[in-house]
Amino acid sequence: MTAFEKKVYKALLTIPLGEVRTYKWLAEKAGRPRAYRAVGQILKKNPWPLIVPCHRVIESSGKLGGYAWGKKRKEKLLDLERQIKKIMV
DNA sequence: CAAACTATTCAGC
DNA sequence: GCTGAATAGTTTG
Repeated sequence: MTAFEKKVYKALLTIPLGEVRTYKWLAEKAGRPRAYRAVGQILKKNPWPLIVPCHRVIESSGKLGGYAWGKKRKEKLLDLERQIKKIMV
């Protein structure tokens, strides 16, 4: 577990429910604005696939990006969170 | 320690 | 919109 990882996970956990952030955003929060790729790799190898909302991270282009379990799962999770948010309101 | 890998991003056309 | 190049950290040998 490296400091960068910690920062990335923390930043990830700060993302509001039903919201999505870009890899660059995470990299910036992690203190390495140009390490967006490293962030993605960490998320891929992250020890907690579900504990950390790694599915809330997308590309800066607005695309889903990638997901260790498959982009489909990611889409579903995001939609699910959207519904949860609705219920919360 | 060095090389390879990567769920990306930016600039140019 | 797509292609090519660049970046930065983790992981593996």
